Amino acid sequence: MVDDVVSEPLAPARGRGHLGRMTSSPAARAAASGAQKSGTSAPAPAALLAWYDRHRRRLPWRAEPGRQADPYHVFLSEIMLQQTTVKAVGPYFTGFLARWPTVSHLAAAPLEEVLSAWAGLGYYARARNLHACAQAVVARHGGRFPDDEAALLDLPGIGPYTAAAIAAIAFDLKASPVDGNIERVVSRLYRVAEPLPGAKPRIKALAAALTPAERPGDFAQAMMDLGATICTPRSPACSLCPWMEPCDARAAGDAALYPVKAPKGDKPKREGVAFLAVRADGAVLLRTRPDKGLLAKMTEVPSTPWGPKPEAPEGHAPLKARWRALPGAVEHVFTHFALTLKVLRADLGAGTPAPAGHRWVTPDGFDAEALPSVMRKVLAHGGVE
DNA sequence: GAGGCGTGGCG
DNA sequence: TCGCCAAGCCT
Repeated sequence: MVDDVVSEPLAPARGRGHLGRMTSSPAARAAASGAQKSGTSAPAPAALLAWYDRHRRRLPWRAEPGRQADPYHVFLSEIMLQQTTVKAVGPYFTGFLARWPTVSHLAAAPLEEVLSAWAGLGYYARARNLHACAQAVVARHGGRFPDDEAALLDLPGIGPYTAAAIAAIAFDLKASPVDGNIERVVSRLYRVAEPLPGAKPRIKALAAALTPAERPGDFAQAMMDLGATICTPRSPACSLCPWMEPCDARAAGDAALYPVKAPKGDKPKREGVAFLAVRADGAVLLRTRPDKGLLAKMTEVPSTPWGPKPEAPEGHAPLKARWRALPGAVEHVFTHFALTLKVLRADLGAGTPAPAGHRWVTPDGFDAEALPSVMRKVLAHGGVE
């Protein structure tokens, strides 16, 4: 029973929590409303599936209606879509599939090629795990993805969400993936007052209770499409929603307040100095970052360490040269800090050798490098590329 | 379990 | 302009 996982007392809530009273915090308001299932009925999977049959998005990794999706396509797209928009993933998905048409092809590829193909998409641990996962699928399962949620969960880079998504979408098993879309849909349906991330277990249980035995894969994708196109974060189009009737937040008129989230702290700033060495033939001095940590194994322009305070560049330059400060700086925001990078440039003779651990790369070789966006910015700032 | 881990777009 | 956000995972 769905109500088993909802702790708030049952109370009528129509007319309460109206947008007219917006003086308290979302958390306080949501808690004060204290109501559950003020919608007029239980959310029916059939209503959502009927909506999905008419309004489903056509996406490169999706099978035609009524057809089975290729597990490798589902896997590849799900990894790429982690914390990443559909639009950004599109060309990467197409490119990967063209270059590595099966999981066995991907497993056989050198990691460096996978990293350079992934460059620009972000969260590079995903690319390393993607590669490791492909190799594990070949080694453990003979090159076929297991049609079993627990076995999928055991693979590198596949967590609870992705295991459930592949099980449901590729194999039509009764599994309930919960991503940000589904968290939002469910938290509004039931007007979940507890803030994230604490509310995750409850939302997960609610989502599982909603999942039908028939067409669980379409149901999961329908939930995501609903969250992406109707039940959006800012201004949800409730009047177009197939679940308008049973939705508690719609009844209360405060859907945009959900999901409630715990307040987050300020983002710290870091600064550093990058050394852009340019040889007379146009080659730039690059190196590979360490195996672990931020941007692991990716290509970088040499720089001082990035710290809270600007560090003196002396002693960090990769080679002895006449370094000149370029005007301005490169700004880049990572997940957990904002970076300001000043750039020093030096122009060197064509025969200058690369110091140990470094290499000269001409601009026509940049595409073969695993250059993250922040480093592309540095190169562009220095007039290279 | 809280924090590390990218990037680009949008209101 | 800038904080928020997008199909999370790992440690």
